[in-house]
Amino acid sequence: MAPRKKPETPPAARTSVSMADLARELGVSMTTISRALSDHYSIGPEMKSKVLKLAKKYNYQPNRLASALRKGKSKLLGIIVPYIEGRFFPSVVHGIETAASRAGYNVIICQSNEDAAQERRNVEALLSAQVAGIMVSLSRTTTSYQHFDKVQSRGLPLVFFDRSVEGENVNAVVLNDQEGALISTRHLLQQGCRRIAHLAGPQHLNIYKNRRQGYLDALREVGLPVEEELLVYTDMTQDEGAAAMRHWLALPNPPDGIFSGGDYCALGAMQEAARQGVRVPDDVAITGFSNEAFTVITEPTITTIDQRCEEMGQATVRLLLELIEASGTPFTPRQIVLRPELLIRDSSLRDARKTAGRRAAKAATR
Amino acid sequence: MAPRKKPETPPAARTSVSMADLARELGVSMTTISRALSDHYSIGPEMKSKVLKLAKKYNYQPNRLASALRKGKSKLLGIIVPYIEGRFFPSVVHGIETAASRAGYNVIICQSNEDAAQERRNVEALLSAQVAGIMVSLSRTTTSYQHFDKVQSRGLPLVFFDRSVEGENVNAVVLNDQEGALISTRHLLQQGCRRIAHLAGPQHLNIYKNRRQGYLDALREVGLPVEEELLVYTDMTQDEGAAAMRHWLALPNPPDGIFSGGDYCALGAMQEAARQGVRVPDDVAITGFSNEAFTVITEPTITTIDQRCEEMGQATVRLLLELIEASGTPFTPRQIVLRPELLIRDSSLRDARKTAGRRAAKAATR
DNA sequence: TTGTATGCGTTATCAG
DNA sequence: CTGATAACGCATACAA
Repeated sequence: MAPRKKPETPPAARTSVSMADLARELGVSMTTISRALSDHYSIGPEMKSKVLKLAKKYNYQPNRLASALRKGKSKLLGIIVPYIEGRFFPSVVHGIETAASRAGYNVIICQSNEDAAQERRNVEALLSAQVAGIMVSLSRTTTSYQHFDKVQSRGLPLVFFDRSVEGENVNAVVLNDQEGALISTRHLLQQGCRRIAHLAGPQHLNIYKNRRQGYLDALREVGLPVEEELLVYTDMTQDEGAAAMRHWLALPNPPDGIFSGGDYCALGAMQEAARQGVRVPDDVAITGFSNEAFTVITEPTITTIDQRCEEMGQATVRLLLELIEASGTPFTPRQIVLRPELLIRDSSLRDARKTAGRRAAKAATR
Repeated sequence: MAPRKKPETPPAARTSVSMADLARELGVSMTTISRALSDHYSIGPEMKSKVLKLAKKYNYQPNRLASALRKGKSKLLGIIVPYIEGRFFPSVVHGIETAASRAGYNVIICQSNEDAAQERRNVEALLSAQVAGIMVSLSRTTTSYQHFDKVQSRGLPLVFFDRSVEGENVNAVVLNDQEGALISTRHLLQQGCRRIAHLAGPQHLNIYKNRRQGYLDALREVGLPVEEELLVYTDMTQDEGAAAMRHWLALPNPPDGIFSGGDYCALGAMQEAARQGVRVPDDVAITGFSNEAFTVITEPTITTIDQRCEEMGQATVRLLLELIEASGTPFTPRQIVLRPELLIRDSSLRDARKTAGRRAAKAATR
């Protein structure tokens, strides 16, 4: 194209205002504008205020694309989760977005749908979008990690949360499931339970394996034997919880406490107990895991383990930002392990006084 | 700076590979590379495959920032929601992300925290990020809409979902709350209820106003009178539902059906009925609104209205993409009204046969 | 069919 | 304290 004069469109007609427009208007150079807007020390106060006023007048919005392109650093973070549904992931994403936004970053969110191939595409999309860092909770079907090596080799900060790859070589934020199971089972022991059953989940998933281990640890601590008939393996559904309860209640010596690896399963057990006229917590105390929303609306309310979703999100962002700032300098990977919180409610509390007043459920908002 | 030769860093050491690198390697121009990668017709097949192979070898990822800057059109969409929690918004966001990703877009998600000022900042951040379009569900505290005018005047496509500004002048996707209330109340009538009460929500919120109106419509249809004692105004909490139920059960002539504007409130009423030995649905049938997750795990399960969260997300993206493609050409704003779905469950079904087999609750996944 | 040159909006470098 | 200018990586109008 033959070099012609700039189009000279008047600002009013343009869709957006650039620094060049402001510079022309004020009769100064773009450099001055750029510096004034980023509060550079070399610009005089009166010039600064003039520029700022004009920027406001014309409703100037910096083009972060251009800035990022020039600086090689964007203000975007990427998140990859299996899906945005249920209680857990939305809460973590909530925590992430809140923390990121406070630090001046925006987040791009991707779903892998538990599909490794999709996850790989997500990574490429985020690389393409030139994000400053990536946070991932692995898909269930991910077995190869080359797409993440690619991220690392580009020097892009990467933090796993909740579902992480094993090992000391990655940055990760996870919950201590084993400890959660431990304190939950300890609590049952403290309530006087001596025959404690466990609703276990699929043992090929780490979270359920660890929860079972915590349960075993607690029994060992007080020298109680592990009775096979008190250990039932399920897929953590409500129905399987009920079925397990039927099995246990038919035993000559039924359990007086149940630690479930999940809330839905605990609920099923509790409902079955009610159907059979078995009192909870007096005849059998029950605890769940995950702090699902429904655990506060059942009668009795269900004792459970909170997974610190929001803290997980915050910690993930904090770690990622640290990596971004330390960019270039060597950084030994870090794993942050969050401590689960036992929420004691009525389903396990044999004390005379129950938890003080049922918490008013939030209004159904939308 | 005196114009010097390019640094000539070998590709291997660079953090990312650019078209220029590929061009140098193949001894062709960037134009050729660019065209080959975007499958331009003017490039020969053998050249194309050569370029593609090299791109794969060097793991070339296009820089979408640069592309967007050049073309003035990014592949990013912005979402603004009050928060990412509960059932509704995560589900809609899920639908949005899925549809957007299918169309080759990524989404940036922002939370307003029900704060108008924050919402305004969200808009500016998205403008700055040069998104191709914006989807918004309004914050509760938003009363001025200038920040959205700004979006429109920039020619940026804008679609509201669920919580929209009134009027024919905006693009919006909403649920027909009034119809939902109507079919729910009709269903109660069909079950033989003749004294139907309503748990109403705050009437300054459109959704609750419309639900109340649908309830009134249904009564009018069959010539039933509106009895003031059967209309209770609440904030839609569980406790208020229980309180209302106490009030109604103390009446000389209690209602035989209840349409609640929200699931939590319906739950409270149902639990109070159980405490007082009143049978649901036989003595009093109950329906809720929103299809909260817990409505399938209570006993009895709760009849409710599904808000089509995912469809709402999909429809929102479809409309937005239409606007983006029609960019420039005049486009008369459109409002899409989704039809709510009545989910008939045990709390309202007086038929001999109940809903076939309780649906197995999903495992607590994370 | 391929190459050359230019600009998108911003910032960094250098020179005043 | 301020200005001129060259990039960042890509896409296109135009020339060949």
